Amino acid sequence: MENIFKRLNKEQIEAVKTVEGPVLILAGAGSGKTTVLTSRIAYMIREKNIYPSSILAITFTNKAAGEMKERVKRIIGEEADRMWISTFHSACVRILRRDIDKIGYNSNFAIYDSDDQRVLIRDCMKELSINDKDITDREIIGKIGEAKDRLISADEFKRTNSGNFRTNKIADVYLLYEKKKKGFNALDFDDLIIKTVDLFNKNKEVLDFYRRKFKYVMVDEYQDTNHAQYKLVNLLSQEHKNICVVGDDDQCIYEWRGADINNILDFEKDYKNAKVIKLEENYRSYGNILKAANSVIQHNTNRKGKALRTEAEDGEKLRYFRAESDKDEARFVASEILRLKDEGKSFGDIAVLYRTNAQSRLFEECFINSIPYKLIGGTRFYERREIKDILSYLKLINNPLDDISLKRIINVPKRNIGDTTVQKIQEYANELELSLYNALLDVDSIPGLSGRSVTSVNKFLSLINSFIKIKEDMKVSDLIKSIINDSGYLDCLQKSTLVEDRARIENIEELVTSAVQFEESSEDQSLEKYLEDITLVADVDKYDEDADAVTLMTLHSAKGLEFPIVFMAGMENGVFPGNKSFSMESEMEESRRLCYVGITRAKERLYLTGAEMRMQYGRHEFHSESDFILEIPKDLIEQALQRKIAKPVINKRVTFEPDFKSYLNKNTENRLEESQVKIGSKVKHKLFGKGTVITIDKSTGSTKLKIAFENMGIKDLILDMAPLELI
DNA sequence: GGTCTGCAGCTTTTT
DNA sequence: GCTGCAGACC
Repeated sequence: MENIFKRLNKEQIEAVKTVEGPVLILAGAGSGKTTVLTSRIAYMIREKNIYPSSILAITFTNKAAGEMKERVKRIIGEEADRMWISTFHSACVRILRRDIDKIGYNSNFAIYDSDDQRVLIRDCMKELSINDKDITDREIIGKIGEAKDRLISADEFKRTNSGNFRTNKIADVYLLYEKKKKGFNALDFDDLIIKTVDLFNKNKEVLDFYRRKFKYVMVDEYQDTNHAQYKLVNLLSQEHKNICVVGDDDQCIYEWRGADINNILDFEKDYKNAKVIKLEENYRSYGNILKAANSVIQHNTNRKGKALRTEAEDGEKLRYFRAESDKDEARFVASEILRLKDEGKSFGDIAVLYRTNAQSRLFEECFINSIPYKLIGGTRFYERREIKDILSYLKLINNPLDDISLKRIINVPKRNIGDTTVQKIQEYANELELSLYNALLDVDSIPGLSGRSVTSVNKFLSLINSFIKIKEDMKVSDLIKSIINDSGYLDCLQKSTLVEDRARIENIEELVTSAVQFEESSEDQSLEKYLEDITLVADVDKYDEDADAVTLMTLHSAKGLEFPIVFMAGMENGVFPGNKSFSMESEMEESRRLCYVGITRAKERLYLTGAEMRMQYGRHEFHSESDFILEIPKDLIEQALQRKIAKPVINKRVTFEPDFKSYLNKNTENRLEESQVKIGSKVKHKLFGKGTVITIDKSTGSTKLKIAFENMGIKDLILDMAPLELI
């Protein structure tokens, strides 16, 4: 323990030692926040003899939770397993699985992701005859989500909004949505928090149990909590008041999904005699990077006010490059990365950060043949169609009341149960207030169904029932295998001639692999737990820092991470900050905080790039230089990379090609010969994995291949450039 | 009941 | 420029 204190500064030690009473730790970026938190836990257990099981530590992502657990384990050993270190959502699921029956749900409730939510909302809209053209599902989901973040129930929403035609309609959808969801025994993401608060409010025994259990509560990233989460923490810590929150108001970047910056700004009002500790010493970045971060964030008015300082040297200046076009921007980044690699840096030290996922495409295209990269975000594995299909089978088997999952797969693969049939079953179910599954059991008495439909429905029903029967004594991976075989799903894909269906088969195999991994790593191997795990993981959670590849991700995903070298791309008004920021000051402030988060990710070197012209909506859009660039003092920015140097020939997009070629030439061993490739050849690409050649085009000087990759879709590649091998 | 086609909307950000 | 969806057609 003494060893630990040696490595901490005065404020950090104070934060570690203040165990009793409310504490607010304002931890600037890179101020050793995680070290403080883990040391604090170790101190509580080792020095203060606090039971690990009476500590609840909440983090923002599963990854952060896992990391914290690992670090605590390293200090205090296996005892750490008896603490709860988890995300809000996981902690709530755990509480709800135990006691949700007390508020009228079944403990095997399903968790709906945003996709399921959207489908259900649309169903509700249809039922209420709300035309998509009057109010979009997006708007409704947004408004309902906003209400839920603030713990406003459907009833209350209806009561307070009945005056306005539009919001009244939304209130009706909200009411119906909640009713249906309850009938399906399902909870959406927001419900996980809300129902836990609900349970605590309605059931004193349960609340008391957890109050007594969790004598010490810690919340990381407190600036990103919404009102519901605030309430939850508040309920838990009301009595003992041993609550320690850690956060940085300057890093609040989730206001758009309900994060309430006032939770952190008002902490001292909410908890009398709260101790406030500021950690302002930064151990991550060089001086110039910090100076830039500080000067940007100073333009915000609504903040607690603190300034990061460091004892590190100034380091290099920031490098700014304004490219002619978005493509040139990507080329510049690629050529710089290759240069850095030649200088001895490793790809794993580098991250490219951008505002929107759409921006990743150009970087990917540019990196394809020369730079290994890993992409975080975008369309996620578990959101792919075939994966969602199989998961819907699993969800239905786990919880037959889940109408949304049932509807998704009742005719997938095709089994002659069309929309009309489903419509009739739905009407019957609505009338008798049955779930669809229960309505199917009565299929013989549903009016208006043809004999053929009844036969098909019965066949489907016995298929599902056979799965329900075997689910208890089968491993999840085996259950998945049974589903894809017995349902005919796999057959259907195998018979298909479409290339993308072959990729689908691979993805399903990948799903089986993931289930096996789950079985190997999880203690609780139930289907329920598996479904829970995959619904609650984010992409960042799986991010592997050891791989030698450049990381591509959004600024949001980068929060909590650090890299020796960072590129912030798209530094243009209209992109970052986005157009909306110019009409709303609060948006501008949030963007600025995001910028601050981005800058402070960098340890040694920071590049800022932008483009004059960018393709958006298939149009050429022209953007001015980002206001955030102007907020950084000029003397911190290196001007060596001006356009004059970068752009020798107008309209010739080869500016950075030489660097590229020299790099590629060094890596041309094992290249495929033209004579080796035929249509239908199976090849392996360094990054894209396995694929099949579908066309060969020699009309332009070089040989162009169209290749269907099993997991990456169809790509156009140039034979001489692409790292391909025959398999 | 299944398949094809044209068009609208999309780009914030995610547990 | 791409995707997903509604409506028309088979």
